[in-house]
Amino acid sequence: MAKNITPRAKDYSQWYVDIVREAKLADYSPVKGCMVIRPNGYAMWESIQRQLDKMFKDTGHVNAYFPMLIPQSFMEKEAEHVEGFAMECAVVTHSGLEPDESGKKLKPKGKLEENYVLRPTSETVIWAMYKNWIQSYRDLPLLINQWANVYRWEMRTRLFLRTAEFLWQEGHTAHATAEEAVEETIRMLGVYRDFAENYMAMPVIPGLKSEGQKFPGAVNTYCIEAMMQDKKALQAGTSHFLGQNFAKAFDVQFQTDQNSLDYVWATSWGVSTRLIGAIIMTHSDDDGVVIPPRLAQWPVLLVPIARKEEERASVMAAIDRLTKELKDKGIGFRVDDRANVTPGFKFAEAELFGYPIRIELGPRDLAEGNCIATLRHSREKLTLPLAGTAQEVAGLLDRVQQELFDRAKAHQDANTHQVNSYSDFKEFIAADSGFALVHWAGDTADEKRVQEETKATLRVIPMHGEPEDGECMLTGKPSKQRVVFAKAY
RNA sequence: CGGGGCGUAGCGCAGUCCGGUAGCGCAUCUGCUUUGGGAGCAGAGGGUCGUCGGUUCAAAUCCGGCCGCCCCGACCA
Repeated sequence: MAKNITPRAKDYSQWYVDIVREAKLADYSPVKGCMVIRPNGYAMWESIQRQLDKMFKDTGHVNAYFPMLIPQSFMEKEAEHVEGFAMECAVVTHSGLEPDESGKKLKPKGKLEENYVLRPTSETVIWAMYKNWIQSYRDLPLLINQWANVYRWEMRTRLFLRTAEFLWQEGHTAHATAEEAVEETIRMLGVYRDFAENYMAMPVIPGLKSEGQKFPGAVNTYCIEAMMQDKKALQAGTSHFLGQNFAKAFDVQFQTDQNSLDYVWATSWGVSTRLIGAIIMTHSDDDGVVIPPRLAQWPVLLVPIARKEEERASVMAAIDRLTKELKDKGIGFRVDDRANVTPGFKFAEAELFGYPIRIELGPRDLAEGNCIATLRHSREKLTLPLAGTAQEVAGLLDRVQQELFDRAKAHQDANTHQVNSYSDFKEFIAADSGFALVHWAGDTADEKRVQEETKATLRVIPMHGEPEDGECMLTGKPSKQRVVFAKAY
């Protein structure tokens, strides 16, 4: 139905690219691998930021900003960290430009004393600063977040899901004890889960990453893992317990309340503009984007319909009454009163852009004292009395939010299955059947083998999984709990 | 880095095999009529055909080099 959008069933990744382009969420930039986030996409990021920032503040964090340029030597200080990020670093080597031999083009001028890398993540700069800021247990905990851009020079990019530059937030906290740091790590994972499920309407599986999948430099990494419509997994957020690794690398010690000296315990956690990709791939359909009401810039789109001038005046008067009611209830809306496009076009565009509820109001409705509300996610059309419409709409928005979650949860549940042998597993993954719950006791090399043989990876060791004795599907070693394997983005 | 595809008007494409005045749809602009699921009619503007070179009377088209982008895979938030 929608123009220029490849149906999901035909080619899921082409559909994704089409949706992003057609809904004007993002555009390719002159720089390979980078994207321009257009207003429709950026509005989603602003909604995400607004809500998460509140949740971070509510859990005691404050915002700060650290520079994008990191001395190359900083990257060398933590062994695993270097290894993990070295290949993805963009390196700044010169300052200034000057004309080249031809006089028509430019070349870099002064070679820098020391190279800088564009931050792939900020642990190193931040811990270099924390060294100065932390002396005593009285300086702890230190709970700082930053909203920033980061650069990771990837071989292959996908709009929102993986780009050379992306926007994110990174929390970096310092604690006096391991227990406290672990508690923080898990608390922030909980914040992410709350946000994913209650705002993005996206069910997630919280849990632990395997040794092979954890963040470079972490003791362990927690994550929330979601299932997209094509049954592939998407890591939607991570929270790391960094132990004393960075404190040792940057020599950050503090005096304890026992007057001894100890290294500081650390966490870091982040979510990125990838969440926009997650929303698209969780809820959207062949006609456009579907945005959960709680993250929609404008949950309601009003479309006045009028043929003649005299109709127009009375319709607009009714629209004005309605918008005032919506405003009083704090419901965001936009009125599409463009005269040069037809209602049909507006309807199609509203679906493309993902307004959760569209309200049309014309002379016919006015005569009957009604308006027509259409829910984006289900296409359900409702006739609402003009008296008390806003109240009704508020309830509908809650309902939509809930239905989106339920629908996504049903999809996740329907495509999550227990698999007990490696041969069944291979078959399951080859058939793209979703999340496989398997017993696992393998090591990193075993994981690598599974990945090579099936393309599936260990996504998450669920925190709330049922304890169950079993045997590892690959090694036969005893296992106490099932883990999730799946193909992933 | 491998595999595939593409580069022609703002966007999507045809034209290339078989060389001969650069086309179509959408969008844009003007006018009139329209408005309840992507409006109609009439008119108008807009292109160094990615780039460099070769063949030819003549190149979007044939030949060669180069550049860029997208999709798929390996790597990864």
